[in-house]
Amino acid sequence: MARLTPDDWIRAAARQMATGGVDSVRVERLAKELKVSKGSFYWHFSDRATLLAEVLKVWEEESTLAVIADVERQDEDPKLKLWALFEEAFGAPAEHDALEAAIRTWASRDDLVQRVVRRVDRRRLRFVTDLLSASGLPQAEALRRAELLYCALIGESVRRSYGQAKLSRKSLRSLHSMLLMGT
Amino acid sequence: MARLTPDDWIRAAARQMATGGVDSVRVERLAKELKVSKGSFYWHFSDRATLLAEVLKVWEEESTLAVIADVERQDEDPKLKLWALFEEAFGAPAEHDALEAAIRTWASRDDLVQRVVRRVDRRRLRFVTDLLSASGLPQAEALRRAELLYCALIGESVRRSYGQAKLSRKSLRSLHSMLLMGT
DNA sequence: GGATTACCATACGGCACCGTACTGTCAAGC
DNA sequence: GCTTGACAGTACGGTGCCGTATGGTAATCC
Repeated sequence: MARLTPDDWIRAAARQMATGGVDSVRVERLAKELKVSKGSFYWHFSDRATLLAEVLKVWEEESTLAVIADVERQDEDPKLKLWALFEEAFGAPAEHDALEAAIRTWASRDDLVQRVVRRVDRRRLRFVTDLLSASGLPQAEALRRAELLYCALIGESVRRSYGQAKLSRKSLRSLHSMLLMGT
Repeated sequence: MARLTPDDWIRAAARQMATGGVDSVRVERLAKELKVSKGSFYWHFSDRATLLAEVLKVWEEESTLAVIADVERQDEDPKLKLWALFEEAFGAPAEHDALEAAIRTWASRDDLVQRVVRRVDRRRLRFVTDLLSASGLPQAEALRRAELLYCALIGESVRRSYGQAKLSRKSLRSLHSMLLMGT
């Protein structure tokens, strides 16, 4: 019988959270899924809340950095970087999107989660703002457009979560040129 | 003791759904909230699922029509109508937004709900597309930009649901002119 | 005023879940 | 080989919820 690590529980919880929301992550269910009794769970974690906190922590650490690093490694031209961000962000795997969506609705009901999500938002927003201002937009306008882009990203991810088709490449190009209007 | 109507239950359920999500609307809880026993509930409804279905139905009927009617009653100029839509949609009361958010995440886990939400989306999208094409955009581009606007709307509403500040008026004006770029 | 109807209360069986207490099991280290 | 520690199993009490069954009450109709 393979032993489990805390990480196995965290990953399973994240998966469950992505498909069913926070409320659906139940320790007895996860135990059954991992073919183990919940006695094991309470060895690794003090309670359900700590498991959820761990999921959140891992998400905060991994969700943003990956994308930013990927984009940074791209071209020099900020406008092309912005395009790379589009492809990365608007083309994210459904599973990843679903987890984000679940965490956001979780955030609307839990102040601690809210703080984390806002921190993540700030970091990403800053990144996009810098990209836009490096493209030649004045700082204030760059921030405004970054906010709009970020809203669109969230909205798109929500739409996909209930089975809506991805935005077309043409739509993305439209958005790209609109955001860079005037540069 | 005032008797209750099915509508009282539906409204209470919608309120609960807005603040806690579908999973949090429990009949015993609602009963306690309405200061009534659940014997009453099962008089009016056959089960919990039908209550939820009623909430969805009411939402579908009321959510879209109100906004569209309001905007239609405005100016003649489609560009001004678009602006009116902005003020209406981006300035919606938090409670209304929260219900939509809850329904959207519900839709990601229930095919029937998904169908309803998509129907609503189509209707709204069509309205916005018509506004944009009446403003002088070619049909295809109008549709693309309408999609982008709609994503931004959803994203904004999600962000507000976890306490993010509204988009500034300047941001909205920025968006307005970007969407009408080239007309 | 007796019966009917509309609505609500009470009580119950059953399930899924939380968290705890206690009992195994198996490998590593001595 | 015995101990120990890391992990897993079993069993339990308690809670919150669903849906049902059955009984109560107040207004309404004849």
